[in-house]
Amino acid sequence: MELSKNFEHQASEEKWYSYWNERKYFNSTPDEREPYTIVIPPPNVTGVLHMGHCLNNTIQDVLVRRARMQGKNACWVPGTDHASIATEAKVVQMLREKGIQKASLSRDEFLGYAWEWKEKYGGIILQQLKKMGCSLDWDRTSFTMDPDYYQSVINVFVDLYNKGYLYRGKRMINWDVKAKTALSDEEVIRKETQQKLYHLRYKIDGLDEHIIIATVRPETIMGDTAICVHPKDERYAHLHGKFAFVPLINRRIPIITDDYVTMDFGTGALKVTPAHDMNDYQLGQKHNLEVVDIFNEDGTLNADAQILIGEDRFEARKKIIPMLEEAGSLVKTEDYTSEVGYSERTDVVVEPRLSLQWWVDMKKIAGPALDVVMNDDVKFYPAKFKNLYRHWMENIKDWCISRQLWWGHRIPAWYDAEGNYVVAVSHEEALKQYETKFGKSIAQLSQDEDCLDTWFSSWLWPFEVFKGYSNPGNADVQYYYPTNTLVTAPEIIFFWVARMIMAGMEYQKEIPFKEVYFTGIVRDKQGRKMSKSLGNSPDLLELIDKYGADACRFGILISSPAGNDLLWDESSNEQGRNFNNKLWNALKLVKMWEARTTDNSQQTTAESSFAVEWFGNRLNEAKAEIDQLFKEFRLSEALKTIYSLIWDDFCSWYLEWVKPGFEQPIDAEVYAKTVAYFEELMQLLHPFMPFITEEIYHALKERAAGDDLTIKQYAALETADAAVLHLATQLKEVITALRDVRVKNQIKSKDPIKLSIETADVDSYKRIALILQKQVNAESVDYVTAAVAGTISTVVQKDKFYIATEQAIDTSSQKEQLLKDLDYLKGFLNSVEKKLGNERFVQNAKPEVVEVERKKKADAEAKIKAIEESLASL
RNA sequence: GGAAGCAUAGCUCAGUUGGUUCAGAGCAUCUGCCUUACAAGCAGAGGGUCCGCGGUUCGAGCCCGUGUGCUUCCA
Repeated sequence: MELSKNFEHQASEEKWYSYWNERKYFNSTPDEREPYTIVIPPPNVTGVLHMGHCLNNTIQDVLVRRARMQGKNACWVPGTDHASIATEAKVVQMLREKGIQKASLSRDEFLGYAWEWKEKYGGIILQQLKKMGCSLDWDRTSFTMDPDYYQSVINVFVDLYNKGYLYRGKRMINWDVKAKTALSDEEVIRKETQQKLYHLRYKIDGLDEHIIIATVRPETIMGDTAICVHPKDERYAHLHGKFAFVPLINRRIPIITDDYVTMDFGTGALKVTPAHDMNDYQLGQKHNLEVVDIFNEDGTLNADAQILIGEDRFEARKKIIPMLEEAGSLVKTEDYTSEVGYSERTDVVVEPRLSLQWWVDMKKIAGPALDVVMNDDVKFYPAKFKNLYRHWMENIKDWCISRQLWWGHRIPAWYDAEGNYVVAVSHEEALKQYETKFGKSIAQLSQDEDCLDTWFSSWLWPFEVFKGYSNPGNADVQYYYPTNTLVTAPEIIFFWVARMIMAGMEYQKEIPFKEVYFTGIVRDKQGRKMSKSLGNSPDLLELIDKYGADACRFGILISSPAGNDLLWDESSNEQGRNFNNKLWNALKLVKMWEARTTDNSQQTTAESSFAVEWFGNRLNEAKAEIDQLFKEFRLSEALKTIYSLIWDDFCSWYLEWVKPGFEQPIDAEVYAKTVAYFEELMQLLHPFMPFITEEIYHALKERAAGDDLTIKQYAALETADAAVLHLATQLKEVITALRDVRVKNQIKSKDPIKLSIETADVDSYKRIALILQKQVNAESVDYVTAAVAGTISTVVQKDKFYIATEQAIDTSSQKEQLLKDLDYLKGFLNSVEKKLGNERFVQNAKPEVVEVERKKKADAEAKIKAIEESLASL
């Protein structure tokens, strides 16, 4: 087979992904093996792949592929969530393009369009995951609005209501005036915003005096129901208990005191608008203030405002300033910057608003979810996130689950004309309950118009993808649940992790996953979070096209330290592509030897036997390291270890050591070993870079049907021979030192040298001499017991090397180097001797530590002796 | 205003109960090489007051205190 110059990733990716899929390698059904399960954190159905997904899903694929190769029954469940707000926004936009107003449609008509949109455009992201090589069980693809799933969400709502965990309450919420929906705190983005601080004068009742307040929202003064000052503020002490008049509308409001007020901010006097500010609302509750709501749900002013009725809130702000000025109420205006909340979805300024919503009483359900994390039943990687989790759980706030949207799970609450309600899974059931509850029958109840927060469905994900709630105790859920690992971003810790644990404990009486691995956040080179609005997020599909999926997977993982944010740069993909190239060239080299194997090449056997012995041991050593790194979720380090094992140990050392001379044959056994090592390396690398490794695996040898790397099982770990590893390290050190001598003395690599070695351990050198000779291009190697005159000398560890060459010798550079080494060693020896001379050290330190120091001393002395002798012979 | 995290080479980061030659890796840089697998490469090299200060200890990059700087989360 003729190999192409470079690895051709496009063709390979298409070929292997469909090959694996056709053979159902990614599909899982329960059997007697140990399961390894990951449920994908369901991406938004409107989503497209970005770098965050790339990181997150590469990690999941690495874990799943490795588990599959370790003999576990690996199952990775794909799917999407319905993303109420985002999807509804997309559908509304699509309708607008068609010239259709959402308001002109019935709920059913709208949902018809929404499903049409979902079928056509939704879930693109799942197709994109295939491009990345993700080994998901596609037969298990789930969606949070699948019929069974939908019903489960409704049933859970009814169940929680019946348990008394839900309530309906008027509460201050974040209101999106554009989407006309409530937002959770997490959906509000705070941004530094340039504003103006207006100082306004309020007339005091019964005194010829004013009080001046400072506000950034002058359009809300019509909702003012008090002015608040600090009780210890001397400036206002005489006004306690008095009343003031709101400018323009002359409402009479009390002046109250509360130490909530910051005395040195603004004027120290705060206008209190309970209907339109979170803190004011709490203040209002505490002081029993009237609540005057002056806004409609779209952010325009209503009749209670008395003036500027029908104006938008920001228009009203512009218009009220001249009115206040004219009334003599505006004292001054100053620039002011503060954080303002914006809707994550529509980017409009969030309006605090009082609204009747459904809530989950989190204190009733959260308890067990804190314990299982704190006692490590659910292990967090990195563990530092336990703190964050505990803090949030201990200060948990109730969860507003209503959304004023149509796309989603419609709240199963049913109302009569007076607003009496029952909660039931169906209209029919609701009518029955109504009769029982209110003692009268009714023909018609109307269902709540709102739907549920998307998270209220995705918190069931870890078990409901196996129908663990809709079909309790079925074979799948028994086998796969609890799942093994959840891989997610730390910003999701409250949305998913905490609530999934709560739902798991509530409905399966078991944790949903044993481990949670938090990835970092992908940032650009300048440390900015990647986002659509900044435009600093690269198009992943283009990157895959350009560099290949393997290179992209490599690029994102190599720059991803465990649990820390990563500054991603396209150059890391280049490193991945270069690595592909390296692998491909190694393949080309090995394939070149294939036709030239021979059974009786004594030369290559003798030369290569140490190389073959060493690499087998090196492989065992590395496998143990990699195993440990995986246990600690240090995937980036594991990849680095494999990268260096392949590039440095295999390509730079091993292949060079066993490489036959130009057009020379290679021993068949050495060749077979080399292919076997190459295979093992591909197997180690496969979870990270599945395509090229499968390609090379098949290119190395003809394979029987079903002999594919994706499902090839890892061999058991074997221990490495430390003595062999040590000798190889010594060999590498000597080769490097001698090459350095060549560079420093400008001896061309083509020019042969004669090498003499002065060592106490000739036997060891005899094992590696042939390799050494080849690697430093020495025409002869011999062993001496004294300095050889007229040579260049160098010292490695305790051994001395004499290099004879045709060339004239300039001893100055080697002298310089030897003196430098000597200087360092003497300093080192000095510090060791000082330590050993310190009685307290010898008494207090552990005996083995003292012993190590003694050995250091002896080693240093031996080296110093060798260098001094070398210097003397110059 | 409350809380947490981070600070090690030009850049991004490792450094696992304080003790092997501990001051490391990758990338970048410099020097020399088109050596029949690979210039997307090979060989070699240079580069750091481990943020400042103080403490604990025989011994601190690591532990404690403090200052400074940066980041994030929550008000």
